[in-house]
Amino acid sequence: METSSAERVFAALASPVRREVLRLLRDAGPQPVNELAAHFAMARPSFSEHLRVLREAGLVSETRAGRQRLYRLEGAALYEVQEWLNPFERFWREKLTGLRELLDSLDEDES
Amino acid sequence: METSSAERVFAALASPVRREVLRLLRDAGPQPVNELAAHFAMARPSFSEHLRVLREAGLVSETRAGRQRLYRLEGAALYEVQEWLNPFERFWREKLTGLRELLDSLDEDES
DNA sequence: GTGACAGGTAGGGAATTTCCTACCTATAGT
DNA sequence: ACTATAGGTAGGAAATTCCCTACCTGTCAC
Repeated sequence: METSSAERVFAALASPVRREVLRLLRDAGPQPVNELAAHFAMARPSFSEHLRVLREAGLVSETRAGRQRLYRLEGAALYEVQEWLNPFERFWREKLTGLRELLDSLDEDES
Repeated sequence: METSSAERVFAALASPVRREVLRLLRDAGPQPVNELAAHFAMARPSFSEHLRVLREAGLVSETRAGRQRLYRLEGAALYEVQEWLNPFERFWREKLTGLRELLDSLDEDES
């Protein structure tokens, strides 16, 4: 189903190639495979495999248009990462603002 | 070339075991290896390996205390994930309000 | 139809991951 | 010093990943 398990999403994001594909789709919008693949020095079948992983994670979707297939970024799957990350937020906030501000925020801004 | 920091972080997060370790450290605070390992049905050396991956990604740090080693969550590394994720935020916002925006744009097209 | 193009699938090999058992190191308590 | 405990390292098997070449499918143009 399209209920992309967080498991597959995190596994998909482990590859720099696949993260770069997501960035390209984010910055340049939906594109056919050819255009995406031009940025990578690997054989097309290898690239196809990366697209499959991204698709099965729900991170991208494909739309057939003639003999091209447009790939587009699907934000919902990335939102799962954001949701996983949210409960950790206070830990980098501690790091970035230091212990004193942490103690302050615990007094007034605990959420 | 040495593996970049974000690269190791994403690779570390690909394992459900390692994500669970981070959750445990987040919810129960710094703990010795024994206490963490109790939650996983695997041999200790295997678990040690997971800790090594987390350590090399900068996601946890260890403090020696007697013959125990306290592992603690390091938020700074997770912040790298948040920074990577931030530019994608508008894509899941679009998704969450997608239906309304779709209907709105259809109205504009037909007017 | 034939040919060219877009992009996928099949199968395989090298590298990596993940788990294991066996062994080593360091510290605490006696 | 001796023993038990905490936790790591060494080395290896099985599974997975990532890339390759070769081939197949579907669409467009002629």
